Amino acid sequence: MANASPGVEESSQEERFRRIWEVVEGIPEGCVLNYGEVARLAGLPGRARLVGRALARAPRNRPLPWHRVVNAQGRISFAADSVRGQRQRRLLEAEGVVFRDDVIDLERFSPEQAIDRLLWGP
DNA sequence: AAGATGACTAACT
DNA sequence: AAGTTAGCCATCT
Repeated sequence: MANASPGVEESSQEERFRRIWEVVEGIPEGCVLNYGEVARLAGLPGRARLVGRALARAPRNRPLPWHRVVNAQGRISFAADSVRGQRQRRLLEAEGVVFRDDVIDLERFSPEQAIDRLLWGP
């Protein structure tokens, strides 16, 4: 058969992108995740850059909450004065995400915390 | 075709 | 606190 390395499941790039998109789709409204975390949840630890790439290449017809992905410092990875940066911030603030000096409290706005709120109340 | 680039990050100065 | 380095690796020049 064609597989040169039996037993080793080598995921295609399309597969990796698809897994990344699925994770991003699962980020609840009002929450954020950083690139590295999305990568880990997609089974791709250490490949944060791939997440940015996957988002940039997401199909037009697949609406993704791309704005809910920020960097590990809790900052938007676009320049604050750029069109994209401002759009991302506006989208996040519209769902209740709070910035303090351009920084989001990743702990506070994590999906994990959202679950806790559902279980235990605010 | 080799080198630069980047929606990244953790670990170092 | 802020800048550098090494790892990441598909894409773009």
